[in-house]
Amino acid sequence: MSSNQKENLKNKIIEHIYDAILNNEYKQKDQIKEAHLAMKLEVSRAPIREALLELVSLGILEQVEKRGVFVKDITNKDIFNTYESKGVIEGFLATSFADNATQKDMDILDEYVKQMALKSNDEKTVAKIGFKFHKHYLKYANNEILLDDLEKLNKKSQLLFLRNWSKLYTVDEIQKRHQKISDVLKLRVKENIEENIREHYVETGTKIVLLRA
Amino acid sequence: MSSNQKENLKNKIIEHIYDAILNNEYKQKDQIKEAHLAMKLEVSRAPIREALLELVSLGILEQVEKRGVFVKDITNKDIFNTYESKGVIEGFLATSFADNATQKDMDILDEYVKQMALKSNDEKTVAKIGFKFHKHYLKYANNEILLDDLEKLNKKSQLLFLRNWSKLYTVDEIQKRHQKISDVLKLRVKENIEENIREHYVETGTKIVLLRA
DNA sequence: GCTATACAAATTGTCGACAATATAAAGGGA
DNA sequence: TCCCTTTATATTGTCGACAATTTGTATAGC
Repeated sequence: MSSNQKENLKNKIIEHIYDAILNNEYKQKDQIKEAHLAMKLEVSRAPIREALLELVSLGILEQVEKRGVFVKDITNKDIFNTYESKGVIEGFLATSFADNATQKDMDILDEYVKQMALKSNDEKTVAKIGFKFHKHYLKYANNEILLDDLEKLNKKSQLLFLRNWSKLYTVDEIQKRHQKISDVLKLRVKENIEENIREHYVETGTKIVLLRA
Repeated sequence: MSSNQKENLKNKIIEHIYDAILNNEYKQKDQIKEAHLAMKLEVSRAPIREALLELVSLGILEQVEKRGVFVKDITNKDIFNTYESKGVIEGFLATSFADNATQKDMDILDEYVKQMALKSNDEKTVAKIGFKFHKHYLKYANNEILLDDLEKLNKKSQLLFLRNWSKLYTVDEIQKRHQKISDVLKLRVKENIEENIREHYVETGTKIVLLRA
């Protein structure tokens, strides 16, 4: 994993903050103080500031002018909106699959769905397969802007997802959910594809919100 | 206009670069050199770097690690994708109007359409009314993430739009295009609203691409 | 004349320090 | 005791300088 980390401080710092949030070292609404972090990581404040700005633009942190950068307070609405957004963007991008997919593409998707059901899988493995699955039906997507937005949403939703992940779905449910997408992709009806993927994500967003209650 | 500019250097610098690109002082693929700009604006490189990073995240500039920041080379595909993205996101957000709009909301939209047709209007006035029109049917949109993405796309497309603007549509065409949206909004059928707004933007994107050829 | 290597110049990346501003603490009057 | 003002402290914003890296130029070898 550490191999593809780019050899500059900013990216290392971004990774550090990202992990720290995941590990609850920073809580919501906590201020991330530049000087403190700089001392801890033994770097100057310059690369810290750049890392913070990038995470602000990702929507993970929040900047208040002249006051500081804070860990974003994630509301239920945020969570729902994040998944709704993923559904809208990925739903649209996935329609390109209908025009371009080969039989082999279809087979690969089913193969992934099968792999998800293996009893020997642990959670992380299933997550990885799921990631590949989604990525595969986006292979013909031709809009880098939306692909980029989707990438940002993925990073963001990971922070939400990885916490509640194990409680969300059973292996069986996961498989069914993805089989459904695979099936609708095979029919190559764009409207249905888009609707289905939106539902797929809205369902997850709703469920995470309920889990928090 | 200069009143609501926030009183920090970063935002002023962002405005400056934005304008400079609009006025063709920077051409595509030009490198923006920090030291040079710092000298010209009589500030240090620190706020320059922050401004550049923000414009990179907006997709207006492009960063190459250890080499510099460049004015993004805008291809026809970029233009089309930008407008396609606007259509997808705004199209979805607009569907909330179907659920919540009052009769007065509908009237306001029609009023804007009427105003667009006034012979006394110059280009900028029509553009402003158009902006208000779109904003009004987004008033019930409830997804800040997508609204934020849309905002970024607007900033980006302005750079494309303002150049070719006068050649794009006649006043009559503009009015008809927006009347069509207003009409479909009145029917409150979400699928039609979404489809219509997507077409609205794809049409413009396609047209700008053709104008460049 | 062409390519490869070594050197010089320019540019970004990082640093530590100072300035401006906002938050917290202390003091003083009612 | 409470509220307002003043002072002190902490934090972000900005600066100029140095380090690391890349790009451009000149030179040597063939």
